[in-house]
Amino acid sequence: MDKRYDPAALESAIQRRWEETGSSRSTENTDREKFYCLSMFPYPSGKLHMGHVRNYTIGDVISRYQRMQGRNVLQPMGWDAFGLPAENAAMDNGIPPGKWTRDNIAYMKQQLKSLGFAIDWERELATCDPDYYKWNQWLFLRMLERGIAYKQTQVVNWDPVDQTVLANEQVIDGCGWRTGAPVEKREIPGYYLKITDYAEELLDDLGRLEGWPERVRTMQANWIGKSHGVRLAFPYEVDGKQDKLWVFTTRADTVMGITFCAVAAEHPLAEAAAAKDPELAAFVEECKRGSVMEADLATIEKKGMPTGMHVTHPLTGEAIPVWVGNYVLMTYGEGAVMAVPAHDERDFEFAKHYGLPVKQVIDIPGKTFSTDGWQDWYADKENGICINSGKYDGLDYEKATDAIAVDLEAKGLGEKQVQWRLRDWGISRQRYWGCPIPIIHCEDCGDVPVPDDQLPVVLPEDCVPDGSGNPLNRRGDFINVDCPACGKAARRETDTMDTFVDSSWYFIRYCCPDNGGAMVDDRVDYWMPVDQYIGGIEHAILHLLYSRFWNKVMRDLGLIKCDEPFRRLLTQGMVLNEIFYRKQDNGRMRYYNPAEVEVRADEKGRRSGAILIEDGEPVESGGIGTMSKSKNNGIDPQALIEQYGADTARFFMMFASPPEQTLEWSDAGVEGAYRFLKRIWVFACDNNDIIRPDFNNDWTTLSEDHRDLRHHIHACLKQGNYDMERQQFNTVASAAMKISNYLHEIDTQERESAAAVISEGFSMLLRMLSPITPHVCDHLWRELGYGDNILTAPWPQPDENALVQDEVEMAVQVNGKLRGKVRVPAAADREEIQVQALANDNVSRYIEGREIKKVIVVPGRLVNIVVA
RNA sequence: GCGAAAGUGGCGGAAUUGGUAGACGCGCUGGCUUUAGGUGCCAGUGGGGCAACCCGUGAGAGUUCGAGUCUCUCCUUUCGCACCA
Repeated sequence: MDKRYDPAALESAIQRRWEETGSSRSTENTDREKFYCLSMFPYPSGKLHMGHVRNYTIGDVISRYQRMQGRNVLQPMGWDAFGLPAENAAMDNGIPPGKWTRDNIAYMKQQLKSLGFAIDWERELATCDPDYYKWNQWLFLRMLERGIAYKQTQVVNWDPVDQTVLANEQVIDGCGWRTGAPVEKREIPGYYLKITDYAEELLDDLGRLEGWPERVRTMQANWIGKSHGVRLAFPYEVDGKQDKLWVFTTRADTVMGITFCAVAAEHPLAEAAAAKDPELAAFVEECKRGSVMEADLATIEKKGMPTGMHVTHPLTGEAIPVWVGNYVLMTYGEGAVMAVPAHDERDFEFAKHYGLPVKQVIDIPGKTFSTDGWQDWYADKENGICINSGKYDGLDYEKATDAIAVDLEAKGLGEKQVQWRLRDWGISRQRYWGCPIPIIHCEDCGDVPVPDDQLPVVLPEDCVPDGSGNPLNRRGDFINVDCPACGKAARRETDTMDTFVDSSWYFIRYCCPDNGGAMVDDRVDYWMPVDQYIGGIEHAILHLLYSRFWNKVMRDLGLIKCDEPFRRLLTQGMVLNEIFYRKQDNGRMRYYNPAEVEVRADEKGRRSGAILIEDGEPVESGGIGTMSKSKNNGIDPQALIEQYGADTARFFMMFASPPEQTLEWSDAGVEGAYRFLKRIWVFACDNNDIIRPDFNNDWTTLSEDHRDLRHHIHACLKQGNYDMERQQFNTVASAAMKISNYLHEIDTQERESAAAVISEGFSMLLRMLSPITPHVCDHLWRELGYGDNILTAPWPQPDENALVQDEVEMAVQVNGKLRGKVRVPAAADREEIQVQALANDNVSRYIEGREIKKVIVVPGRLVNIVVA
């Protein structure tokens, strides 16, 4: 064996063999327990970044571990290949998006292969392939048939930079999720999916997703936003016509305290009033403009104006003034609210500001109500009791709500209602590089679905966008078609689908990517649901909610059986790196890549400064941040792989921090990982002569030292297995390093006599490490003669006999402070342990002359002697 | 503002769920090998003290024989959500 560890040569040779033997291929086998391990597929942006490497390493470690546990593992990969960056790249350099995308896929695929991931490439798919998006279109038509998809013209969020509509979920703080540009309101027709029909189930099933992080479930629950309340109406008369103002409230128990109502600027009542009042019209305009742009809405002052109109209180018959309020949202509830200043903080502020009356109708005995200032108990519905409320006096929140709902219903002016925050999902995008929506617009027949036998509607790939709208609008050969219903000349829809449609079911298609005749087949029932999904927390709402919805639709169409697509979810942390900069003369920051910077430390290892290698002058530290272009602190994975190899990259990623936490980049840490693998390699070479693959041994004849050694190795293995199960891979790596350290401690003269212990220990080490660093482990496993294939070798288990010790060391505390240690037989009883502990020299110094009040013995751990 | 999570050596992070704090690694210090640098190997490394000892998990209280871990208050950071009626 060559003592030089040469990862470049080693890894490419091993990868070639894996490929030749088809070691990562997965076939359905109902006799074996399946395990579907999925990592979120990448957008083919050009090259892999560190976040990808981390994501896919985590997935690969889990896949390989599960396989060694005997499960039939599926680990596929594909490409989220539609989307705007391709159009932008096309505009920059005149290459059609399709070519740009496929070139990127080819390069990134080769990068993934060089990292040694056990991916079944036979199942690879790209969402821009007609074979794939045909089924987007097909399912869309099925949804249309069932009314799950529908067309609607409504005010939508318009991203002025990307020139397209955005779904509600894609608007963050009033700005586009991708561009960050302030979103405008436009009225545009588009197709919507009725995700709201599934709101209840999407919310309820969160409770069953025990393998999901709590915070992701909370985020989804908040997004869906269910509230129980009462919908009630305020009758009014305008120009001799009877009408009703509807509002929604979660505090029906306070309706007797209503002193005014407020409506959104977009509310019909506001617009009607504005038509007669120029001042009000100006205010309404101001609200409309403001409502979209402002990110800090909550901090803005609550403003309002009276409409001059009055409505009738549904229970008391009082006249209630109606105001326009800038804090009322047209998009939630009814776009109008009843205001109870005494028991809602926002209404309270508003009423104080405009001098509107405040009427207390809820009381908590012992508390004093005052209109001078807001107190939190005013809004306490748990402990409040109705007062000043006529027949409802004395009732609590629940009883009052019930009684009031009954009375409202009797008058036809209200009922209990459940209100959702979730809105339907608008999927039309005025973009070229996406899946065409399969609709044909005919003057006579209206919007006609493309017949199934004409699917897929293929996107022409030779367009080059130039920034002036969707180029499909200028493609006569695409647009001009005959109406499928009447045969007359008609016009094809040019909007494409939101790319979140593509990613909502790709994991289902991985199960049967080659089926040209159907969206799904039996194989889907075998593999689904995904057992472990791994990806970034940034998809906590968008992608994960859409996928859950899509899954349920497919289930209701009888296409799949499972209720939920992802059993367990692991959200990996981001990859961070140091930021270095200098302030330039013009006041702008110039950022330097950490590779160009040398960090200085004092003789105790503390950071003392950093200099730019090029000129030796100091640079400022900007702390730690996610790797980004703007901060110039990214590290290219390609350079890392080329210099150290995939195993080192993988080991560092797993060792530096637990998968869910952020990971700080460290060149020294990478060096350390490389050093460790080299040590393993050299150890194998040095012990090649004494390692016996058939190490089965009579362990009872070992010397005491070797029995101790074996005990330690097996204890490390036990810890490693525990951590592997709970997916804390950094300590799995630690456990492997500890085993290595124990093996290295053996004297040269002892090697022969410890051969069996070494052989066993090293075989455990290799197997435990193999999910993380598969290349080096695969090679050494074979080279040392342990077996043909470590990939399918059984996961190592500690020997129970090795875990027990004849003697154990126990800590002895006096009044909770560590004062000594004693070695006692493992089988010793409490009394025996106590006697030994009290006899300890150091311990006796602390208890001498003092009364022993109590002795606590925790077997195998410690003794605590409590003295007066 | 609301909600969640987290604060442990010079650094990344352990601590099997109330039982010996600082595993493992990085860095640093000293030494050996090397023509030299790197690599490799050996020893040391929470702080204070010559020492026995004392102090130490953001701060302060509490429960307990015993608290990094549980409870309360406060501080800081990060991440969500944000006029939701």
